[in-house]
Amino acid sequence: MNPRLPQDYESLRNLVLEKRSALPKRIAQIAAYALDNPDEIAFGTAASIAASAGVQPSTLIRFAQFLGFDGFTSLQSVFRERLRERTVSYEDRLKALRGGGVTQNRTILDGFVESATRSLEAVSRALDDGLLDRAVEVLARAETIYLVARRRSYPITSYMAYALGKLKIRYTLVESAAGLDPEIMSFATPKDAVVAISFSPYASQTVDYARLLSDQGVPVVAITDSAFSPLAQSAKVWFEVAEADCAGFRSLSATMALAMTLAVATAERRNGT
Amino acid sequence: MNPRLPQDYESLRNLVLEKRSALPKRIAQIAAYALDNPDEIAFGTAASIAASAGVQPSTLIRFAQFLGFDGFTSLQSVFRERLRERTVSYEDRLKALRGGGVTQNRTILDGFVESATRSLEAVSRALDDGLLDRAVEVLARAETIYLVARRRSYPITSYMAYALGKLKIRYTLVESAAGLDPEIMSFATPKDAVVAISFSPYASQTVDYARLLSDQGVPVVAITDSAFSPLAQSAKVWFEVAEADCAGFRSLSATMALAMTLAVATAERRNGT
DNA sequence: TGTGGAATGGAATTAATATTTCATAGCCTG
DNA sequence: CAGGCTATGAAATATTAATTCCATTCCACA
Repeated sequence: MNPRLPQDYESLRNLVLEKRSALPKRIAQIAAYALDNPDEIAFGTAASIAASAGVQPSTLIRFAQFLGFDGFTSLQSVFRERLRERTVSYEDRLKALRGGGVTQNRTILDGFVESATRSLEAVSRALDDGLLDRAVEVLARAETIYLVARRRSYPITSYMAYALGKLKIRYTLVESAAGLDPEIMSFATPKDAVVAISFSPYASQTVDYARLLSDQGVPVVAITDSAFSPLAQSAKVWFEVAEADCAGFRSLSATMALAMTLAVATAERRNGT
Repeated sequence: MNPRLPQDYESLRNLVLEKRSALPKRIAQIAAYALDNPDEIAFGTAASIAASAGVQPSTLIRFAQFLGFDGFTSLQSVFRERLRERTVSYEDRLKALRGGGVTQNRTILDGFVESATRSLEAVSRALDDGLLDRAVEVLARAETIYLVARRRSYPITSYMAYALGKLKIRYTLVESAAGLDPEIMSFATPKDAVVAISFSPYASQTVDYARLLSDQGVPVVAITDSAFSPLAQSAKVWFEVAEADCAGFRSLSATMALAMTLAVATAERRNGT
């Protein structure tokens, strides 16, 4: 038997990465698929894996042989071993975690993961369906959607902008650095709509812009963190999202999920699905 | 299909325990074996399992049919699912949340919440502590941190920029619309560091910039989604983050958590806490 | 102790899955 | 641009594994 033949997933992975540049196109395709979806390899059949990776079954066998295995079956067994062992190591990890054997950086990561998870749970539990429907209604009617947010909330609108573009929904991101925002907003009419996002301490610009647009008769959908938020006052529909925080930085996960929901739901609403 | 047919390992286990006393001798034997060695059932073949449990293959089939499955194969798939889903908890949570009678928009929201939760769980499980430590080490040493990302990944760097500013860590967001990026990057030296983020399909600019900076000797910390990502090649340290997607839009939650961890951990590292 | 019915073992059958083969397409090199 | 080589796709084949079937055994009850 070939002594270089990898017996465990880690060394197999390294072997693949090492040979990466020397792989033919289709083999590289299945290699990437394998490392990205190891569970699929462990359980699937040659045919099913090949289909979902978009190659022929024979390519899978060639991939295995390329690495020195004598066929798909023996390659697959490495992926299966990995799952068996993971059961153990995962439990070990948890044990270690309880024992306090974790690094400081890991603790920070876990903190962010936990606050994000908590926020997501909260938004899913607390969000009112009727509110969501009304907001989508407003956005679906709009000719152009104006996106207003600063500072912490800005990443949300920038991802919304990306999504709206993909969904072919016309939008304007109010973010000009050159002080031209007032002009841009002056184009907005009651036939458009605004998504304004701001959390305490409220960026004054966002609040001002939302009020300005609202006074122009443009309907505002706001996402904020409290009923007392100044944003709530100028909004036609507003959502209260409570984000947990970690190390002084609030998670954006829940707001992000809500924002993306608004984008996708608006698109679906328009397409009449 | 039989409605009592157990879909997951837990209910299958309960079903077996419940029927325990009514089982014929050989069936009982294989039942006990199955609950004691679930991994064997998941991976073995009917023949191999039968042999190590000391029964005939046909007994295995009878056991499966006794429980209402139509054959060994469908029984086995329950045992396989169990291994895939070390991430059971989030599904339970969501199942509990869905009380039925949900609107379409609510379904979209739940989809985003679910994919975000799944991504977070995956990153927490899969991320290697050593890798994290090394990345933080690199960033902590840097005089200026350059942030490079486009399109989908851009919101991540924009939140990182916000956080780094708050933490008083010097950074430069490479995002100039005026085509001045090359000049900005030419200021970077090996004493600085880069955080580059890109997911498939990789924005070519991000990849090019990362390579350019790496060639200048600036250490690159990359966040990407596959070992085959072109970003991985120019990176000194790189993270693989698998984000689940919903309606064609990938969650950013896991990447966001990791990015914030890098920011905060770097600050703590510098402050010597 | 004989008889009927369920349980079991083992081999035959059928289904599935992996592997091989071969024809063709793409690509580099002279 | 030709010739040879490698890579790829598709289908045929071989292998392996699941399922079925039938003969036999075991056990309860008369």
